[in-house]
Amino acid sequence: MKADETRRKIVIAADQLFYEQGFEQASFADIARVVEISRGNFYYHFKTKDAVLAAVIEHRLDERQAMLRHWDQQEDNPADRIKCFINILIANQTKIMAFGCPVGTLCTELAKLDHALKPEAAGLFTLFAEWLERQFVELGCGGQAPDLAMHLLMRSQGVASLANTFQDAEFVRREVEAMYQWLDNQLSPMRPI
Amino acid sequence: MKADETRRKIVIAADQLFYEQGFEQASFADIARVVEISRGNFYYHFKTKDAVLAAVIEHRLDERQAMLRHWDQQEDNPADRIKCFINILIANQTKIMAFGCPVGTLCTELAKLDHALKPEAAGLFTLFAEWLERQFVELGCGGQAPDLAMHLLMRSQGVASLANTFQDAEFVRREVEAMYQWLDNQLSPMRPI
DNA sequence: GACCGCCTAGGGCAATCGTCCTAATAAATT
DNA sequence: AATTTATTAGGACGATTGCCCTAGGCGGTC
Repeated sequence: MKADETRRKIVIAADQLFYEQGFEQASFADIARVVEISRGNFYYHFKTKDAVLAAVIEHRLDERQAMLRHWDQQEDNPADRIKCFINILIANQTKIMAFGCPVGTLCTELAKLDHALKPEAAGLFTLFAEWLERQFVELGCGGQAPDLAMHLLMRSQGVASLANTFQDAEFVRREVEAMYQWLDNQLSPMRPI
Repeated sequence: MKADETRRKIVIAADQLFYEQGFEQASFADIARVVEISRGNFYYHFKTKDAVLAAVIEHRLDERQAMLRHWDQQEDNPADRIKCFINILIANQTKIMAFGCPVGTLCTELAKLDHALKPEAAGLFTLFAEWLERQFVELGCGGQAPDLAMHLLMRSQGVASLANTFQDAEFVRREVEAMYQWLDNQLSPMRPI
């Protein structure tokens, strides 16, 4: 099947363009140009732009799921796995400073568009939240695990947002360090009264 | 001058529409419809859409500056002033859950558009960052003040982003509480070793 | 070699975008 | 009352948008 291959190329190109330009800003013509197919051919593979978005979200879900599975296998300590998550901010620093967090910016845009696929995009966050929650449970944080997971997600979002605005690599480094510190504090809970 | 009044109405309408729909998504026609003027008349007041954006950013700067001055007068304790800032998340909760942070979402969008006015929009953040820094200096945090200011800004951005995605009021309440706690810890620095 | 079905190209649709122009009206000045 | 200036309305521009249609090429199977 040649169609599968072309479809895959479209999804990958759309994924990148949606990230770099935003969903609304990236046009059929843009994607078709990158994939080097005609706009007419495009319609054969995807009836509507929303269908492309749905495929992109699904593709992102697959990618993230694979990444989390990889971390699960590679690191046998839940704290180290959480550090993998925090380290995304360093690993993807360049892209984040240029375009923000792929998940956060998409959710924000879809919220403003009042788009039907906003819940699907939010599922990307849920994926991370639930995975983080599992790690905190394994760490013995029990009932606090969901809150801790959301807190960490929140911090990564905040750092990505300001990194994008100010292009300040030193700020990112500092906040990542603070997140490691915070994680250690959760691990051995001798907190200030 | 009637023109000033019309211009003001345009800026206010554009401010709201840029916030709720995004800059690119909100069109001249949308704004003109809200203000109840013709598109032709619109052009008399603003030559380009970028000129409208510049005026909106300036208007937002004025508003925020007035708000900060008000806090400076009303609260004589820098810690209480910082709490005013944190409390924005509660005061504007409904709008934030619907459309995100007005400043953060604008900066994110302009970054993706590679827009010439991105630095001006970032100035809105800088305004808050420098004001927060001054408060932390007054609190006696000295050289740490800039980092603490950015940290707080980062957290408010993260909370706004996730609040917008998940519409979870309880999460917002919890994180605001955690920010108050964090502020107290900075005040009396008996931190865990 | 004729056939059939998957895939592609290219043009055209109506709608909307930001922008621009001109003519008419309202306001101000003389 | 006459003239100038400030403000408005409305139409038209070229470009671009997502979407749709049709004709043709390419791959296999009888």
